[in-house]
Amino acid sequence: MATTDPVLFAKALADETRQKIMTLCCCAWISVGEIVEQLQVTQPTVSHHLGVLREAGLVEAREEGKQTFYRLNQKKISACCGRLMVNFAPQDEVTKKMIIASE
Amino acid sequence: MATTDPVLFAKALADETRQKIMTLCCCAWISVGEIVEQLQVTQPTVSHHLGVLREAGLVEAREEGKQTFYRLNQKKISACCGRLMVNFAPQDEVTKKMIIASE
DNA sequence: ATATTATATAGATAATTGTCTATTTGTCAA
DNA sequence: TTGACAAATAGACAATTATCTATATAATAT
Repeated sequence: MATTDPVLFAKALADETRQKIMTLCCCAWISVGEIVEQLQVTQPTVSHHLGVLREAGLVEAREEGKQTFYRLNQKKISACCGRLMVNFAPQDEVTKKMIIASE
Repeated sequence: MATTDPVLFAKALADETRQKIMTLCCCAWISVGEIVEQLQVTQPTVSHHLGVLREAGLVEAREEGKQTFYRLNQKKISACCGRLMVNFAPQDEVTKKMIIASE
């Protein structure tokens, strides 16, 4: 799993609306319209945030007719978090165990 | 280990200069002056970034005479990354093993 | 064909933020 | 006490970004 650049990854996560969207599409495919329904922002704003998440490789998109469904790329997120731990918490016990777990 | 709010954590990481500073103070105490020497930014800029990292609880500070030394809080970073994994990659195998490792 | 629906894109605007210079605060040495 | 040094703070400015409205694009239904 190629990890996203750590700065790009952090930037993608650095917004409350975006993290809400991530929660909504964490474990299931969800359409843009369904995301809009659950948040207090307009459809173009949701599309913008999905674009940011897509650029960072954190979501996958699937088109179906008029709709586009998005789903969080959990493997990528796990890999990026792992890299942050290796970079910035290398001596931490949890990090060491995570490294072993991911080998 | 109380984790920082995930959005605040991501914002703290969402800057290249800040990640460079984090690398410099990852495994050792380092003074503000030493950080300035190694980066292409002014001393107030470094102080500003250290303030952001301090607000997020990602660095510890120790004053010694005229100087202030900073060190990355690896446990906190590991805990915040772990929380991101639980939030956004709950079904990933590495996440599951990390949860077990941190219990 | 035309209307309707879903999403993306363009462009504007306001808020946030990264950086700088100037200054203040605090510590140590002469 | 005065001067030098280290770091923090204040304030200005420019770049980035989050949001909106308006519009374009694409698919489906009538």
